[in-house]
Amino acid sequence: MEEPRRTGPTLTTTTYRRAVDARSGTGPGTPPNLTVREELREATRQRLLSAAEEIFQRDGYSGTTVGNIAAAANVSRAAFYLPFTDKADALITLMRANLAETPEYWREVDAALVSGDRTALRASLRNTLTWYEQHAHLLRPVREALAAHPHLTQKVQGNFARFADEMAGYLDRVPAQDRDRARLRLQLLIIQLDQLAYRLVVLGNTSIDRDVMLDEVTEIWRLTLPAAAQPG
Amino acid sequence: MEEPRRTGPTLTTTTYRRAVDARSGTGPGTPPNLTVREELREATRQRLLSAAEEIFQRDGYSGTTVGNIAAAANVSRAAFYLPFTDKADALITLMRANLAETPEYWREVDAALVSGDRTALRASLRNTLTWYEQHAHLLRPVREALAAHPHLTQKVQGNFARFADEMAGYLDRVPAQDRDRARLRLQLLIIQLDQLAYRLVVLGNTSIDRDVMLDEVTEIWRLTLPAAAQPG
Amino acid sequence: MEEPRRTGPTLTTTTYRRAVDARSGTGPGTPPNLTVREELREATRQRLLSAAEEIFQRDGYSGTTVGNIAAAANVSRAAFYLPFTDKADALITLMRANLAETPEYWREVDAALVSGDRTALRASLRNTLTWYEQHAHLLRPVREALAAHPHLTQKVQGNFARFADEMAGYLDRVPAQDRDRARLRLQLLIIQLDQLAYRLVVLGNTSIDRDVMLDEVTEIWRLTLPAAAQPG
Amino acid sequence: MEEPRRTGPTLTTTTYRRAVDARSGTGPGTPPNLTVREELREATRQRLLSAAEEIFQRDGYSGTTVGNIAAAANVSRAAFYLPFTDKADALITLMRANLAETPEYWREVDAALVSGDRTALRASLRNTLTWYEQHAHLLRPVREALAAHPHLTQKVQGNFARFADEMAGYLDRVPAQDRDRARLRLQLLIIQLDQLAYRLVVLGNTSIDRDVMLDEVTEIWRLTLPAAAQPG
DNA sequence: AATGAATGAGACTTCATTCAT
DNA sequence: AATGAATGAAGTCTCATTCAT
Repeated sequence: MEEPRRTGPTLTTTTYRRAVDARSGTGPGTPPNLTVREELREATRQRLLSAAEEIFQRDGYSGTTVGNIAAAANVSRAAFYLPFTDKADALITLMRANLAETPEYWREVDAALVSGDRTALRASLRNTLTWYEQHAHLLRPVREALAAHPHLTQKVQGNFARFADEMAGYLDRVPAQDRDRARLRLQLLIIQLDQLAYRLVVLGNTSIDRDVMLDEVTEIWRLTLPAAAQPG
Repeated sequence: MEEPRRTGPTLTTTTYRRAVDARSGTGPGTPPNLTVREELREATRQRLLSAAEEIFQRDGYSGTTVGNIAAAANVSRAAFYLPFTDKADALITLMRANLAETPEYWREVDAALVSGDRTALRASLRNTLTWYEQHAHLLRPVREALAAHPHLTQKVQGNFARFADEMAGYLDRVPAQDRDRARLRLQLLIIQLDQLAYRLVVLGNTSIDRDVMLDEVTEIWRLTLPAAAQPG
Repeated sequence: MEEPRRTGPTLTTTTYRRAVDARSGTGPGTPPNLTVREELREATRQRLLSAAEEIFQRDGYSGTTVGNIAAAANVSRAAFYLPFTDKADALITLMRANLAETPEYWREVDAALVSGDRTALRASLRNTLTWYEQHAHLLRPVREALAAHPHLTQKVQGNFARFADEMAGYLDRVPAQDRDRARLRLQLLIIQLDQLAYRLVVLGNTSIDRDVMLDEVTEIWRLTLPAAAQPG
Repeated sequence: MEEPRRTGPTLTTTTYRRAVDARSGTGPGTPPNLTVREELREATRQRLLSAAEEIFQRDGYSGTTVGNIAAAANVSRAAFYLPFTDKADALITLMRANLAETPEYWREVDAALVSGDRTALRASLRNTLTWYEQHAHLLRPVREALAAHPHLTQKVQGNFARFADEMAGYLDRVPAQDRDRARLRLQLLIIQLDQLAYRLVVLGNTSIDRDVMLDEVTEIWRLTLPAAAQPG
């Protein structure tokens, strides 16, 4: 049961924030040795997360073993279980740090929908692909983990359908009687975009011409979404 | 994940039974003990497949163990390895037997696109959901397995994007200059429909009203697909 | 757990006699189909024995599987269990057919001891090595089987110590008061010869010069065995 | 039969304990928890070795299963594979710890050959039997393992033929022109003695009177070995 | 007589996880 | 905080052996 070894793209070297920082900031009276311990613990946690990111990317979710992560982090297998409850916990932590926040480009999409500018819409939809490219290394194991453990879906805000609600600028400008329909269609279009991007970028489907496909996607958005009321 | 090494082709139940029945019906010269043997083996294989289907559904792909399948089939674990090479082989066999053939409803979709009848289109799209409902129990473990082992994708014909090519009736009637675009949009719509159905049916998302969503999907198809040339 | 593959020496093609021959000779009234069955059974038995001899020789006792024997004999694994109870039974049968009878050369040794002729003694002892060479392919698996299942020793007459008693010609001519001692020493010398031959021939120890060693063995026999009374 | 892949050398108990004791005694700077860990691991290893010794003795080599050893040692089967790579590794470890060193009595035999004292020779040869008695429980499975896997012979120094070279005291005193012959005869006599002892002690052949046999063996040694030059 | 199917046991391996230190 | 030892469960594979046909 081998996992295809992917050629390693650039690793994000994000530092995953923790409550620890807040705690160590409680005041100058904090015994320094405690802080040393905490820093040590945090450093280990960081090494484990970096290692996990690398191994998840390389071997996929089911192909990754706690032992591999620990080895890559140069700590014992048991040490893995101090900051994390299990393999899924580590991945969720990575997801939250990297995928949870609403990507910036949705605001651009929203703005483009408001303006009704076809070129702007296409450009902002194209940014979607860029975002997927940047996060492709995590998206694959994440999808795998979610397929294996559907209940994890709740723990990740990466529910793309929800992004429809973030198109507040556009939705507000849609006539009230069309608003529900607009929201539903947005959801459907986002689902579609997500799948397209996943297949194009993460699965690396090279048989599809991105630009052509992007044209069609843009056109579908324009043809199906109610127009926003223009000021004025 | 090894390629199954057995020489014997892994026949789907239906095909297999048919072959056996045909042979035993050729005449009195057929050695009956051969058929008895085959029936015995086939019965065990079927018990294993049924058990696998049940356990895969209940525990997911990674949560299923060969031991569990064998126990549910009331055979020894070693017996599992007679007709199947491993867990994945059993799932693939189930997939092929249940998911491989192009579902009937695509032809209805094609016909509805040809006729341009909105009601017929909606009805045929609704059948999609019915098909997902019937196969929901397999779709979840299959998706999990495919997420974990992408190379298995080649072994299953369930590449939904390919269904676009089966809409020959509709595509033939689209004006030549629109045909490529029509095919691309069909692919995108099918991806969308697949995802919607998966979330609605397999993941059991109850927060979405199916009928409303179906209306929107139908409308999106109508708004984005070029009209077929009507005869006469 | 690999077994070194020996380069195959010439296989004996002995036909292993059975009571079957006697039975089929009971008279002309014997229904011929019974005899056909018996001949069939016997033929299978022979094929199994030949195959067993080959596989035992090639793979050693523990390295041999019933499946390998059956495959080499072109019969099913189950068919092996018709004429034999298990792997050891097949080997014992081979042993009895090949190793059980007192080898001819012991009589020569006896005669040489009687005559007191050093050259004859050396020549007859050398024949020992020849005998080992001829049976080397069976001796190795047999020793292995005996090491693993000491109780099998009783089933094989190949108890070399017993050969001392076959030196009746010599022992009869030893003065009565020396006879017990002579028998003991013969046993010890035969044990020694057996081990030497096994190491030289079966294990293929090439670091020992056979002729030199044979000289020493001969000398030890002469130095330690009481002289036989020469006929006046 | 794989070569053990562990990096750590497989120390015999005695050696190992000694190393640990020495290290823990080097001073107060030694981290004590290391020793505790090592003792824990070593204790388990010892329990496994003891259990293996018992089971090997009781069931023979091929009759012994790793599961049986682990059960007798009250550890999990997986724990067996921490200090040992497989069944053979455990047996080899036992062999090395118990059978590898040249037994003390060979020096006595050497001395007796030098002195030419018949009583001393007999006594030292008798010690051979004592040594076999002490190690009989291991010798049987060891011989079985060696019979099945001849290549293991290299891993054990128990090549009895080599003992001839350890009779340096005697061989040095043999006239130069007789020395090669003396060495060859020693080899033959040792082979003989080994087989005798094995049959008497390990196989428990009770039909032979040990004292009488010992007399004959002693006599054979005296009759066939060239005398050592006596000083002065 | 001969067979294919099935069994059960064991080997060896890998893993996630726990626990005493 | 960190670790090594140990566990138990499962996986895959290979055998000897039995049994219904």
